[in-house]
Amino acid sequence: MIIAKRRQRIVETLRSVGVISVHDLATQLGASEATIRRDLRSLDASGMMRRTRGGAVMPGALTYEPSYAEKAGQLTAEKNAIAERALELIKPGDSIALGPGTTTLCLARLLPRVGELTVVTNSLLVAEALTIANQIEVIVTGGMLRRSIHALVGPGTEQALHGVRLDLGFMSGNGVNAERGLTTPNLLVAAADQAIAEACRQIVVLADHSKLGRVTMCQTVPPQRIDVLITDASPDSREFRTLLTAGLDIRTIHSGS
Amino acid sequence: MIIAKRRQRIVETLRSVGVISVHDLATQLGASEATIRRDLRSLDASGMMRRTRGGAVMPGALTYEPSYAEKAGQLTAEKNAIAERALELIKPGDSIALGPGTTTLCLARLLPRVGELTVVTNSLLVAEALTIANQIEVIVTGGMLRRSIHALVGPGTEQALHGVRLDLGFMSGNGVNAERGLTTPNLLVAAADQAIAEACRQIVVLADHSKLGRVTMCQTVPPQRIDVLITDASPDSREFRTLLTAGLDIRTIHSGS
DNA sequence: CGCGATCCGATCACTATCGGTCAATGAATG
DNA sequence: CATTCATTGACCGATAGTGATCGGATCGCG
Repeated sequence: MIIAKRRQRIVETLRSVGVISVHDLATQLGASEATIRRDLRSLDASGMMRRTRGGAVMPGALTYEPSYAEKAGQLTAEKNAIAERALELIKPGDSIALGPGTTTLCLARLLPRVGELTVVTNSLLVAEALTIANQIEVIVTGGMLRRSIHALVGPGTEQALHGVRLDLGFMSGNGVNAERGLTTPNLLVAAADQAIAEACRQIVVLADHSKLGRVTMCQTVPPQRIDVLITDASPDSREFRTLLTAGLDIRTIHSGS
Repeated sequence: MIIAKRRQRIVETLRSVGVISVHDLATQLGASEATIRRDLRSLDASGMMRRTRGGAVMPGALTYEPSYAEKAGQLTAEKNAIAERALELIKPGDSIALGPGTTTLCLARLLPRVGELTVVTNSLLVAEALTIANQIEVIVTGGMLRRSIHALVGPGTEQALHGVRLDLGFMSGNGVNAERGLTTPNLLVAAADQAIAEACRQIVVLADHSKLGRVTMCQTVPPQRIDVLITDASPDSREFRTLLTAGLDIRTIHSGS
């Protein structure tokens, strides 16, 4: 058995079953476990699969993919604090939009406190979170499901938002900087975010410190359209001051507005 | 059993049943409870699920709302069997519609087996369940969130379905009888169901025995438009024969078509 | 409020797995 | 034919995962 062939078989097997152990592979391919380990190490390094103790997994198959969940678990305290701060901007009776993202999801979970509200969202998780809030009218835009962010994008989303007018929009993204505003790496997601932004009179951007100063491919909201930026970054940080001098209304989780 | 595989199985199990105890998992996976606890702690930390005393729950799944969860817990085996039967009607490449309901949700969980598919749905739970199926293009209709069934209804839903044409529609309801067809007690839900039915070339109704013969307020699909009815009711029952003489193509979970 | 039952986290001994090293094999090359 | 080099499998110390056990926390019940 030639080396390339064996590795190809490993990838094929992994693709079909999602996860496999070193022992099984060794038996199945008639090689020693040491060899399989070497193969797996190499394949892992080249990004063909992910190595785990005792075997390997194929990310993206039916297996559990920690990507989104991991992100959701990170900086939870900060995100909650940002959401608390955002909540102060919302009055009973408002109609608001919530974009996709873990921080907006945190905010959604706090919304029942406000009372009567109308919420428009393209995030399945936000909608699901608001299922328990009887006083909130929830409207979901249609669209194609984008798995990585559990949200709806595409022409359906934009059409659903066309002609709608809301008081406040709460959005997140992958980066905020003074020059480009809010940016996101994906075109479809960006288009959906833009549609949300257009439907809202005022726009509030929620961004933890890891996003401040970062720039990714597509602009979703230009800096001059960001009415309020809520973040947990330190007011002393360079990015913070750059944004401040750009004229943004920044609010932190620490002190008053 | 390697770690990755065990944890994957835990997540899969949890995704399909919503709640599970440490003891059950240990028995089912042949591991000690200590190991399962460690797994759950890790999965909880990464946000894959939420840990509870004695077990774990899947957030965003049916577990939150007791009323819906209760319904979902009932007749699970029967509903799964009905879903398996329905799966036989689907070919790779088909475009299908899935209405709200616990039985259609069961079907959604089986769809990854088929391969490439386009699925249109107004059920948040169906959409969420299909998040893991990479080969399936999922399109969600927009609309107002109806909490009790975790689905979207209203003008937005109808508009999104207008002009769409699909191969197969899988629908459920609160009652099926020979005279009135598929019926549901709520006007908004009925309108959404009608819109789905109109968009589909063929309609398959999934109904467990508790729904057979029942009639509720609004008709969603007239009997002559029901192409296939899949049920777990006994072919000897009165309702079954009434429907049969009405000319419906009925398939049961027990025998061949 | 007290009680028994259950569940949890921490600890510890045991085992499986891992990475590294090294010798053996075999193909390619001069 | 001798040499070189890549690959392989075996061995070994290090380490991570496992299961049993125990004290303490929590829950449900009367």
